[in-house]
Amino acid sequence: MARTATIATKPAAKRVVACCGAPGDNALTTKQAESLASAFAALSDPVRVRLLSLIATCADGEVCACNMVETLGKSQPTVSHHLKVLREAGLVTADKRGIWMWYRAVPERIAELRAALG
Amino acid sequence: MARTATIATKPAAKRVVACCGAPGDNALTTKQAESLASAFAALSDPVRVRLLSLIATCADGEVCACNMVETLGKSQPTVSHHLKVLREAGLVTADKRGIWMWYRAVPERIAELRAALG
DNA sequence: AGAACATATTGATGAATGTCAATATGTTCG
DNA sequence: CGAACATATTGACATTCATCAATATGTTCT
Repeated sequence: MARTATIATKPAAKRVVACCGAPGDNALTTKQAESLASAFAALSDPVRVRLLSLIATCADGEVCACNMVETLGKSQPTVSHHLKVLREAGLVTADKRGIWMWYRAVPERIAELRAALG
Repeated sequence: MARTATIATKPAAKRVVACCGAPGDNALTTKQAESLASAFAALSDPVRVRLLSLIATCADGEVCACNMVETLGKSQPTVSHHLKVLREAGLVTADKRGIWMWYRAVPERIAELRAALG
C-alpha cells in the first residue's frame, strides 16, 4: 500500500513523508492497454518490423509476398507466419489476386499506435 | 525467386506476367529493425503499456514505484520486473531518492518509435 | 545497532513464440 | 486433366517470457 499524505496521527507515528499522491487518472484502461500491447507485440520481432516497413513504404502501396521471402532471407513458411501475425494485429491487409498475395498497410491502425506514443 | 518484369524471351515462355518489381529500397535495415523491435517488444505486454502510460502522463513527470504496484494489481516482483524491461529498452529512466524509486519517461526514445510509425 | 520498509533479484513453472521441414490448398497454364 | 507454382497450414523443437514465492539489498527511523 502506498503511503498517504496523512501526518502522524495517534499512537506510534510510522512514517511522516509520503512518497507521492495518487497516480494521474489519464492513464490507459486495461482494455486499451491490451489492444495496444497486442499491436506492439506484432512489432516485437525484427522480421515483422521489416515486413511492415517494406509494405508501408513501397511505391505502389502494396507488395507481393514473393518479394518479401526473397528480401528477408527467411523460409517461406516463416514469412507467411509473420505476415499472418501482422494481419491478425490489424496492421496489414492481404488480397489474393491470381496466384499472388498482395499486402497493404492499414494506416488507421498504425496511426492508433502513433497516437498512443504521444 | 521473384519473377522479374522481363517478358517472354526465347524458347519456352514460362510466365508472362510478373508479380511485381523489386521492393523499394527505403525500407529499414536489419540493424534499425532490431532496435525498433526490441523497443516494441518492451511494449508487447499490457502491464508495461499501462506502466509507461502511467509514467508518461503523470502530472509531475515522475512516478514512484509504490503507486504502480498498487494500481496494476500485480505482485511487487512482477511490477519490478516489468519496470526493468522498460528501463532496458530505454523507454524510462529510474532514479532512487531515499527509499523510493522514481520513474520518468524518455521522450527521445518514444519519439523514435513514433517516427518509425510514419 | 536493530526494526521497518521499498525495491530488486533469484528460482521455478507453465505458457507463448520463432523457426523450418513436410505437406496441403488453391491457381494458372498447356 | 495434370504439371508447375505461390502461399498457407501442420507438427515439432528450442527458446523466451510472465508470474509469483522466497529472499536479498539498501535506506530511514528510533
